[in-house]
Amino acid sequence: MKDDFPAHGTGWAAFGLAQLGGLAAQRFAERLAPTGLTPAHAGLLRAVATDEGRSQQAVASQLGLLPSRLVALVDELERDGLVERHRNPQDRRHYALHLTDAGHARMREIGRLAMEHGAALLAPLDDTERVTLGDLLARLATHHGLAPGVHPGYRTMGRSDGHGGRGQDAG
Amino acid sequence: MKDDFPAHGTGWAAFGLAQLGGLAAQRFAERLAPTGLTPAHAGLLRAVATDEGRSQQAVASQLGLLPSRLVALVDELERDGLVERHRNPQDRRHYALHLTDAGHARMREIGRLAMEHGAALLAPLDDTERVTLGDLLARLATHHGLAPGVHPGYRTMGRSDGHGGRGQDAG
DNA sequence: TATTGTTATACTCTATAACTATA
DNA sequence: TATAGTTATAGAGTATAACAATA
Repeated sequence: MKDDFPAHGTGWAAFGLAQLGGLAAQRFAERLAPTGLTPAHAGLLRAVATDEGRSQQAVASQLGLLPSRLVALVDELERDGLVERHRNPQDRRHYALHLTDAGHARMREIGRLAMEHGAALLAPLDDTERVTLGDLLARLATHHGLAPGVHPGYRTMGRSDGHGGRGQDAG
Repeated sequence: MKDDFPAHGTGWAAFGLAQLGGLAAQRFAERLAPTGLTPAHAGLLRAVATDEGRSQQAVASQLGLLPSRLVALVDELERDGLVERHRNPQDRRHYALHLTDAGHARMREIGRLAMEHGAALLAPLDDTERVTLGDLLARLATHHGLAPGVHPGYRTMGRSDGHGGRGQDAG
């Protein structure tokens, strides 16, 4: 038990955040699995629903993912009948992304799953504590410039550092 | 702005957790990058340091990663001169894992990086709020059975669900 | 020539399983 | 036969870049 890397102190909360965040992401993915969607699909679906009619590039830019990756995700959502591409007659290079009725229904379903997920994850906290946690997290998110509804896991465009892969995730 | 997927309510804190956790993991990986280590290396190094002399299987089991993956990680740490494999004379199938002096020094360096990381991540919170956040996170971690120092991202053995990949991570 | 979207390709990471050696 | 460790291989996931269509 050499204490080269103390588990307590300033560093702990940051690691706890990564730990719980990893758990939250994992559990949410599991809840989503039966729908045949990944968290990336859900995030994209939500981004489209939030502001329908945008181009693929606009959505890719918002979510911070590569155009080539977005194409694959949209292909899959379109194949499932949740999203449609409409050519823009003004500029035929653009596709306007829209949700189908089934897409909206799926969004409501995902909303339900997210609520159940949140309830299970935060089970040990009472209402006051949940508000406190939510407030602290919101302040951190704002400080670090995290856009609402955009998970850093979508990071794929404009790498700032110099390496492609990302190893595992812990921290 | 259809409100199919409301950003507020019970689900928000869970998503915020995933969001901040993703950011924390990402930022920590960036801080670690100059050392040539990934978060997985750091986690393994810490696991070895915490209880030296254990077998690879024991460590793999603790961290929840596949033996084949652990071999590669140990290979790399050994190549960097941070870890050594010592054959167990009692049962020559086992290797006992130990940190070298350089390994201990590297652990102290990682500890410093983790502290800087935590300070930067939690910058907008005062001391009281950091304690509050740390306490709430610790209670969640305990409730969900997260082992100290073990990131869920190491999950690779004994998948409970039926699918190999894991999509992106959001939640 | 610049931009949107797409396809092709390569690369990394992860998972499965076969293999060696010890017991 | 069972176990620790290793190697080999295949499969996802992701990134880079070349490409076609439109402007």
